Amino acid sequence: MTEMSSATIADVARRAGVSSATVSRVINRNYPVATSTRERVEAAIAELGYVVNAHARALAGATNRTVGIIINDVVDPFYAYIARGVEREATRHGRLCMVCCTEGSHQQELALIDLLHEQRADAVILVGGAHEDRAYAAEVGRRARALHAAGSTLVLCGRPSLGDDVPTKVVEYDNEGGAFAITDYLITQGHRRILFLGGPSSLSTTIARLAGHRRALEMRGLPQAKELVHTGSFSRRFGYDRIRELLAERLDFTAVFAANDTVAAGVMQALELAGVSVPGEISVVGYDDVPVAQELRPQLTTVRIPLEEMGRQAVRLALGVAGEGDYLAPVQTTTRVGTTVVVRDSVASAY
Amino acid sequence: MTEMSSATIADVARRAGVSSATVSRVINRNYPVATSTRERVEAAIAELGYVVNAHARALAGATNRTVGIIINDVVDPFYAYIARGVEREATRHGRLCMVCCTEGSHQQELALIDLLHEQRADAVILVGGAHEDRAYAAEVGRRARALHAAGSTLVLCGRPSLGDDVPTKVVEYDNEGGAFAITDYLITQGHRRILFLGGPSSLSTTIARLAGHRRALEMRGLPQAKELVHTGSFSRRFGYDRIRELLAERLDFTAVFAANDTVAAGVMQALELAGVSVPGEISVVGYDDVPVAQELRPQLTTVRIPLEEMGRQAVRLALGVAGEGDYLAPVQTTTRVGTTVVVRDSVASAY
DNA sequence: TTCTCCATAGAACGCGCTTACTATGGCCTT
DNA sequence: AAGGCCATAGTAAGCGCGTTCTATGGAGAA
Repeated sequence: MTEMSSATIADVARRAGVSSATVSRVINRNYPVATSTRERVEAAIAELGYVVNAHARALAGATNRTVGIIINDVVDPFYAYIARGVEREATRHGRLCMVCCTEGSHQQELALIDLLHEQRADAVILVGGAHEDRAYAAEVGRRARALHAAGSTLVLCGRPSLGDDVPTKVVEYDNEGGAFAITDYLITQGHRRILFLGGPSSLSTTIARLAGHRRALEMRGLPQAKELVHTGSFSRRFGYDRIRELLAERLDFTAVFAANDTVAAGVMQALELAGVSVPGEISVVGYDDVPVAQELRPQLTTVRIPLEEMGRQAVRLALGVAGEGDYLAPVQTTTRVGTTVVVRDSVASAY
Repeated sequence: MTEMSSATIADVARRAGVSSATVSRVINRNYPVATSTRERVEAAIAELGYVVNAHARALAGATNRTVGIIINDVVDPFYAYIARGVEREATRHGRLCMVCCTEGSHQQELALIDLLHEQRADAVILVGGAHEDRAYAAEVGRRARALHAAGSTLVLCGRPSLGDDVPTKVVEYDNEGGAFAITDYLITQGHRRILFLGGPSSLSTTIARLAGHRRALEMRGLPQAKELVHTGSFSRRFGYDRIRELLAERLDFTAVFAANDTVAAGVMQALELAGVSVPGEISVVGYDDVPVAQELRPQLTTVRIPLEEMGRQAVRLALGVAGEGDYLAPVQTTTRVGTTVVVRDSVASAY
């Protein structure tokens, strides 16, 4: 009774008394079909509950209309906002979006690139900073080439290029500049001993933020104290624990530059628990401007990254199309979005 | 020079000096192949950078190994956690996950179900409450049948069943029970005038939460004051604005039951601004237990929903497989997960 | 030695759709 | 009135892979 296999284009054709080619034309509207015929076909489609088979369609040549995005974790707002940008822009261009998570595993990441390649995605977007690792970079490069050879594109979103000989497109944001700016802001508020806290030390993101931080210090002629730099992870837990330790050690500092907002949240919680007032005694700044920055009390001064826009740019770049307000779409392989300091309530003058 | 079309199985076969059938067997390991032959084939695959074509594979019969999930917004933690569960469980079963967002549009939602059907997803998971709307429900039902006829499954996650004659599977959570429990908790703390705030009035989620709230009131013999129920939306803005209005009107209440944590965040902000102490003067509770609940000060007492687990259940149900610790996997069509009250610091005794 | 039986490998078909290329009327030109 | 042209519709060749059925050679059995 129940037909487990759905109707095919041939079934529709038979029912409408036409050839399968005609049905295809009715569906794709890419060839003239008499109105009466069209109506007959449409009726047959409705009666049979026919739904095109995207695989057969993709096989037969029409592009697959799919983009893939690979992130660490959907729940992390940093990635979620980028994913939203990708999803929206993909939809805007009639593409479906496949979201995959690596949970931070390189192995998984490489496997996912392959999987997306198998699916013949129009583009695969790799999001987030990369760890320094020659072998790993080589693997990514190999896949970028494979994708390229197949007519697809690997887009690096928020991580540095793999070199000019690797066919990728890149969406960058000004990591170093943002860190420079917010550090400078802290310095102009009179802070001299600024603690840099968090971020895996081998991650490109951390490296860039730390570089910007150091450049600001240097420019203002401030010393780069080793004991004031504590890389680690991007977790709240890290911020919380490390601050507690440092407080116990009675380390001298008047401000904390947390490597991201999540770490800053941990920092603020530890400070609150220790009875240290923010920004009265200690000033705190973060990076990313994810929602938690506005939930914290005091609200967090941080660096804003146009995350959603980065996601959108990534698919535009990959698809080679123009944005909504863009005048023209030069075929570019890299774009860079700016970062801005958002001043809120977590910094006070040190004077 | 550059080959824009990737290598096919035939290319590999030619290069390895075997037939395409043999290559297929090497790849799928489902048929004996002599070691020497296998090595030759594997070498050819590596040299050519060959990647299977998932479409051809799907067309040729092997299942597509893909599940789709339709949510409102990736950035909203409520959905993000469910999506994470779906993504993880799908990966665990070798499936790729396609995430689509509706931005709250019914139209878009229906279109996405169709799109996922076209992709021949093993399952389509529809997440979040549904608005009462006969025509819309009928449309969803039609698609559920189409999917079913094609051997796929529509899973309703966090919304009521469409009736026994519609072939869907359902993952519920105890919306009514959680609302009942937290209202009762408020009552046992001495609160008599509890404001119910937020949630679209025609949404199944709101309806269930309000029902649980009312049942608790009734059970304790408390009056159901009309002026204490203000449905609206699930936004922070709504919570903020409405509380400000109500405060201005000098409405009498000692506790607020926000329809979700986001609304509660708005409520707390408005209260803070008005100089009303929480929980000293007014107690506040929310629903969902998303991360913001722990960022608020005081930390929010709320109802916890095992969101990620719901996502996992949804794919298990759809795929008809057992969970990690499950003894057996009876072929069921509906599961229900419980909700629990999480007591934190936003409620004080009214005495 | 001859026949049988595995272990392998190949040939070929079909999955459902797109798309040249081909075929067929009817209507317009001259 | 005859030749053409245009609007439609049909035919059929793949797209890349899995799979069934068939073929082949060598080892073991008798």
